[in-house]
Amino acid sequence: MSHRITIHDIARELNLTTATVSRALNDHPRISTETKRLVQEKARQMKYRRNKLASSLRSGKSHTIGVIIPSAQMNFFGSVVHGIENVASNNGYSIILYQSEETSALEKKAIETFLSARVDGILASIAKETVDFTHYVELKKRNIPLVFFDRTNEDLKVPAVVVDDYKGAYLATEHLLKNGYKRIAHVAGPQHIKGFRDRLNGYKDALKANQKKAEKNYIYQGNVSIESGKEAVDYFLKLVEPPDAFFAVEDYTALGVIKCLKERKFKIPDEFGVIGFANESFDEHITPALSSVDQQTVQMGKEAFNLLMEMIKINDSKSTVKEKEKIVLEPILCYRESSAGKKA
Amino acid sequence: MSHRITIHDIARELNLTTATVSRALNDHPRISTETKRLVQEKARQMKYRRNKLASSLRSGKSHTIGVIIPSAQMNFFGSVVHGIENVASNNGYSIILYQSEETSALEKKAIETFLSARVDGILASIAKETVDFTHYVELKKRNIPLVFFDRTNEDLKVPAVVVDDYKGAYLATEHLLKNGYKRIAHVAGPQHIKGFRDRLNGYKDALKANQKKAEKNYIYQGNVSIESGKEAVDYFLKLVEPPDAFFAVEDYTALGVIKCLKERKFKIPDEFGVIGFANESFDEHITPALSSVDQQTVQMGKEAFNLLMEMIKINDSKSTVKEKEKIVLEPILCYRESSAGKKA
DNA sequence: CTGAAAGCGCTAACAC
DNA sequence: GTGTTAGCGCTTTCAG
Repeated sequence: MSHRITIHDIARELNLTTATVSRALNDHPRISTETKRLVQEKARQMKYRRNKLASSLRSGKSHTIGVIIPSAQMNFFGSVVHGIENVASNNGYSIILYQSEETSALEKKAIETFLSARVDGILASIAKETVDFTHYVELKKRNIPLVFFDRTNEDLKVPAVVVDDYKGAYLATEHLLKNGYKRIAHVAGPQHIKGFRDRLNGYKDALKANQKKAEKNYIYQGNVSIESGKEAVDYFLKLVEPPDAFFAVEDYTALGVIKCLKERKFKIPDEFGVIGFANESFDEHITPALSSVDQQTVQMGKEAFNLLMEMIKINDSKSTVKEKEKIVLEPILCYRESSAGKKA
Repeated sequence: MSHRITIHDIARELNLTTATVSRALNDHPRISTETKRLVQEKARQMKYRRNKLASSLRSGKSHTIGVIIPSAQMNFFGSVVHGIENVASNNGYSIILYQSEETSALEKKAIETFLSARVDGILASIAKETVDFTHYVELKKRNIPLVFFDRTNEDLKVPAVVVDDYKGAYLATEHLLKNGYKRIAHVAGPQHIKGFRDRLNGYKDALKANQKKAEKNYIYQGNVSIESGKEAVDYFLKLVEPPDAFFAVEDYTALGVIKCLKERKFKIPDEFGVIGFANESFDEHITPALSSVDQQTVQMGKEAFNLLMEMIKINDSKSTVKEKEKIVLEPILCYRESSAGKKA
C-alpha cells in the first residue's frame, strides 16, 4: 500500500517513457514485440495493476455497463442478471447493478449514477410503476446506448430483448387441446401490460385455429397472484358448462388454480388440465408438477448484453448502421404432469 | 453530448474558480451559504453531472464496492444481493457484481477487476471449489476492507456475517420432538463445510438435551440434493427401528425425502415428520408445505454492507479500533404442515 | 518504433 | 471564504 505501482515506475525501471509503456500494455500495433515482452514481463514482476479510473477518465470508455432490474430477489431477474454478468465478464466488462424496487424514483437515481460513472451503456427492465419515460428518453437524446429486456415500451423505439408471449400462449393452449381437453379457459393478467395482452391473444388465436372460439366467460381477469388463480376457479366452476382446462397467465396464478382444484378434491390432470407461464423453480416440485412455458431468462440476459455491445460499437465507429430493433426469444413449452390429458 | 458540462463551465458562468465550485458542490463547510446556493442552482440549471471517475481518481475514494457471489441464479444469493444493493444505494454506494460460478479462477479475476476499479471494499461469499485462499489473504495484506457472508473461512480471520447454523438445527430438531416425533433422523451434508457440520452438531445437542442420544445409524451422509434425500429415506426405512421424523440439512434434500415418502404412500405429517433448512420459495407451495429454517438472507446482505462500511471508516480514520469479527444472525423457525405432529 | 507534452475533470494543499 | 497551483494515472495527439 505504501506506494502503488504505476506506469511511471515501470517506465523508470526500463528507461522508457510512460507513453511507450502504456502502448505496450495495451498491445499497440506500432510497438516492437521485444518492448512489449519486456514491459509486460516487468509489469507482472512489479505486480502492476492498471488504474481503471485514470484510464477510463482519459479514454472516455469505462468498460462498465449499468443494469437496472426491479429486484434481485425475484428469481426471474436473478436469472437474467446471471446471463448478463456471464457474457459481460467474458467480454471484459463489469456491471453495476441497481434495483428499482418497481419505482420510477429509484430508476432515475440509478440512471443518474450510471451517467455519473460514465458507463458505456445501460440495460434495463422497466419498473411497474413507471408511466413517465422521460428519464429513458433523455438517454436516447444523449446518445447513451440503451437496451430493454423483458419489460419494454414499444413507443420509445428502444431496442429490446423479449420472449414471444403470444407464441408461448399459443403453444400452451394448443398443447392443452392436443392432450384432449375440450374447453380451455384463461386466467388473464392486467391488460395494460403488453406481455399479458399478447398472452391473451395467443390463447384466443390458438382456439380459433382449432375451430373453437374464445368465449368471453372463459376468460377471467386476474391480477397475477395465487389468490386470483383461486378466485378464477371459483368463478369458472359456477358456469353451466365449466371448462376442463386452465391456461394461467403465469405460474403463481396457476398455483392458485391447482390449490383450489385440490381443495375441492378434483383430480389433475384427470379431470382438469392446468398450464402456467414462467417455468418457476417450484413448478417441478409441486404435486402435480406444473406444466409451463419457459422464458429463457439466461439467454435473455446474454442477448441483451450482446445487443448492447453492438450498439456501443456502432456508436464508437460513428457509423450509421441501423441497429436491431428487437430480439424475440422462442418460448419453450415445458410439459409436465398437470396437463397430461384426461382419463377417458 | 457535443460538450459535457464540467465545473469549469459553472465556474466561468459564475465568475468563480473551479475549486470554489467543487467545494460548493460538496457542501464544504467553509463556503458561504449564498455561494453554495448559487452554484448548486447553476449546476442544476446547466444539467451538470459530476464525473465520478475524475472525482474518484483524485480523491482516492470510489464509493463503489465489489460483490462476489457464486451465482445470481441461486435464489439465496439473489436475495442477499437484494439486501446489499438496497443499503448500499441508500448510503451513496454503487455495487459491481461478479459471479464466481463456484470457481477460484473467476474469484481471482473478480478481485483483479475490483482492485483495478479501486473499489472501497469487497463483499464475498466463497466459491465451493476454493481451497487456496491466497487471493483473499492478499486483500488483507493490502488492507482492502473485506467481509465474507454466508460462505466463510474461520482461519482467515476475515469479518463475516453468517446465520447460526447450529442454533437453526437445534431449533428444528427440538421442534420435531415437541410435536411428538420420537425417533429423529438427520440427512446431513458434506462435513468439510462448516455450516453443515454445525447443523449436525445442533441436531445432536438438541437430542442430548432431550435425553436422547444421536444414534449413528440415524445419520445419513448426503450430498445436498433431491437425490440424496430419496436415498436417505431408502436407507432409513430398512432399519429395524426406522425413524419417524427427518431433519434434512437443506430444503432440496427435504424435498427428496418428501417425494420418496409420498411415492411409498406414507402420510406426512401423520406418519413421518419432515423439516428442512433454507426456507426456499417452493416450501410453502408443495404438499405438504415444508417446515424449514429461514436464514435471513436480506438481513444478511444488509448487515454485511454495514460491517464493510464500518471497516472502511476505520480504515479512513487510520484509527486502530478493533473491528467486529463476526455477526451471527438468528435463524427463524418456519412452522408448516410437514412437521405438524403424528396422528395418535 | 518511441518520445514529449498536454490534459481528461476533479480535489486538496497552501495561500491570503 | 475564495483563489492558486499542482497533480491523481493514464492515453493520445504530434513529432521525429
